[in-house]
Amino acid sequence: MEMDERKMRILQAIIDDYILTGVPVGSRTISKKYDMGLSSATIRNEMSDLEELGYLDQPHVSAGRIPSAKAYRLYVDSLLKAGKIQDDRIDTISSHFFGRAHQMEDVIDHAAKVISSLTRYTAVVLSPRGKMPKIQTVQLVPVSRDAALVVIVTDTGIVRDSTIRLSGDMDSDTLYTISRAITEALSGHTLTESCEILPGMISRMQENEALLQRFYGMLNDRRASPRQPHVAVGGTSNMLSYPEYNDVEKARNFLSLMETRDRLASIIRGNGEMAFTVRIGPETGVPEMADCSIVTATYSTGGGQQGTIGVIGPTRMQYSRVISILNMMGSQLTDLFSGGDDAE
Amino acid sequence: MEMDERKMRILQAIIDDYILTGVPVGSRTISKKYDMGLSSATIRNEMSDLEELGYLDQPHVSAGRIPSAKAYRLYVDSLLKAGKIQDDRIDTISSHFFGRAHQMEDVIDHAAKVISSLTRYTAVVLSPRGKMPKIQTVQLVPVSRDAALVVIVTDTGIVRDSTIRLSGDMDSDTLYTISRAITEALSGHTLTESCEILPGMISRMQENEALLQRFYGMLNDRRASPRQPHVAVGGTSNMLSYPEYNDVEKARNFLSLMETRDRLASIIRGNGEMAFTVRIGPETGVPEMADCSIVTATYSTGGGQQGTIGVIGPTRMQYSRVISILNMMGSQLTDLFSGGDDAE
DNA sequence: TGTTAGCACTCAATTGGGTCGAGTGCTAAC
DNA sequence: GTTAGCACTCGACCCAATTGAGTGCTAACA
Repeated sequence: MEMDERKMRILQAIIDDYILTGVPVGSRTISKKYDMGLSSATIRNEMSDLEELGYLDQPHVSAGRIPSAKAYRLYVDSLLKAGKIQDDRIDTISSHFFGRAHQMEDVIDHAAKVISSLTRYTAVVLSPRGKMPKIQTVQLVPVSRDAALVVIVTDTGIVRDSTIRLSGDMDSDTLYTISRAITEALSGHTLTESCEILPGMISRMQENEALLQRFYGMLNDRRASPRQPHVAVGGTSNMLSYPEYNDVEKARNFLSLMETRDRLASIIRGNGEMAFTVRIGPETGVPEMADCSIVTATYSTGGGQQGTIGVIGPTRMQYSRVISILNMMGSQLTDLFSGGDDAE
Repeated sequence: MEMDERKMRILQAIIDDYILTGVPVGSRTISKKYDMGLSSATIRNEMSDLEELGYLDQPHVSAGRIPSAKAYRLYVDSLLKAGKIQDDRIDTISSHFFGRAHQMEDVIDHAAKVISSLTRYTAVVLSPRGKMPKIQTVQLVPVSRDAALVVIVTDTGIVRDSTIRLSGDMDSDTLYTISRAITEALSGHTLTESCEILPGMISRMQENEALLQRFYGMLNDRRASPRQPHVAVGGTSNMLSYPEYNDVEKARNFLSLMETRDRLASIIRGNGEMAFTVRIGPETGVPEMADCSIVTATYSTGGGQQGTIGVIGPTRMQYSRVISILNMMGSQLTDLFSGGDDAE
């Protein structure tokens, strides 16, 4: 037995209906609501075939059928191939998004909120990461008599700062001179390279050894434990609107997964850094998400780093809508981060 | 009729039992489990009195009694007055907390996580705020050919940064000179004052008018819309463990409240900035939290700003435990933020 | 006068049977 | 190959009966 055009149409109708209603769909529903010109009995025969082929599941004998993960896979693939996905009027909604200049983390948080409210599912946004950033400028800014703020500007436009303690009295000018020297030495190098360069520099500049030593220590710390990426989550409560999560125990598991950010990040990030993925049910590889699907897209920054945006919803999610929203948002974020430098 | 010592003891037992089990407690339970040397009948009489006094509620006639908000209030007040609250071995647990230097926001996030896992309730931590910070140093750091990062160091040790666009070619030295001039002019002034000072300065320094104008614009933006405080939430999923939230609809409302951070912040912050508050049930003033209690404490930073930490749980929460954990965490955070400047 | 035992009463929760209805599979007719 | 018809299945829903925890009241007791 094989998949023919008619089976395909019927399967499509079943998936559509199930996405809409969330209850098992029967043969009568299909023959009536989606006028196929076939009686329920015929549909039944076809459904029976589709079940045998693994596209449908039956919760129990006297209930309708529900689409299997395999069916969703087929559905999504054909959606993607056919390029059926248009943007509706979504972009107009999102334009209000870019009002003011923000910190990157604010943008990410906001993006998660926007995506979740547009999709009515749970949204996850990961901050960019990728190749090692190269140092562009280093500057020490006096904070108090005995502490200075270290500002490191990298080519990805991302700025990291932390304070270090100063030993002797150092005025602003001295700090500036040292900053220039450090910048000169490290500019164009990655963090790791810098850690190799610095020791030589320290021995050359005896006067400021103590300060440089502290700076080196800080850099080394940073290298050893890079700041974990920011993970923004929005709309976790949306999941509870779906009957799939009427079971409190299930909901709790889901929520506590959403709370362990590092695990969540690795799930969303998946294996590769593919531009676009749809993982359905078991494909997620996460037992807690056996009846969830994850759709992800990526965005990139000017510096060539990549971030990920994702939507988590029930397997019967509105794939085409979600996919187009993620597409839209991905390109918006890419524009924002690589376009105007002052937006960062 | 009045509250006597015996009624008090019985009420205490009822509260303890209800906190433990979460189900209405009957007279037999009290007379058996907590040996008072009284029969259930006597307890019943007393309970009836306590109900009349407003300390107990009865869900329906043939069920046991549950403590009213008034009862919890009495309970908490006596707890606080008696100073019964010891720290158990909590501080040892928390010591692993301060491993490395963090950004403030990381510390806050982590604190929320630690509190929620210690209490098994939902924890909220608000970043400090308070009197207007005074500018200490302003420094422009070159980021690219046509953009600079503005670093403003304030006396609260909190650093804010955003980038501005440069007009002409400006090398690092020029930027430094300008920075010194700005610092000189603004040092010791608040943001608002600075916005009044700057126009005069701009007219005096014709050459860099464009840059200063942009700087002024940025400062003004900041003043008009101060960066909203960071709100960290931990353990939202914990709430679902309690039978009070077995109702999915209720749980969803709660969760979506946890997601609207600004509303949450104002709830937690309450009216005043009291060092310590316990709000029980209706006292929270939030309809969604009619059967929740909120316990908050504050911590302070060196700069005299105050932050808030809070725990949200069912009204039958383990008050004494929660209170001591918040006490402990509040002082730890105060130490951290006002002690070592390099931890910020 | 306060305490207790006993008893009737209440009412949510549970249990179990009965009905309903959506849905299937099969067969026979078209 | 398609359809109509029918028997059958099984979860969902409804309803009545039962159970049991708990109360309030009364009368007896110390």
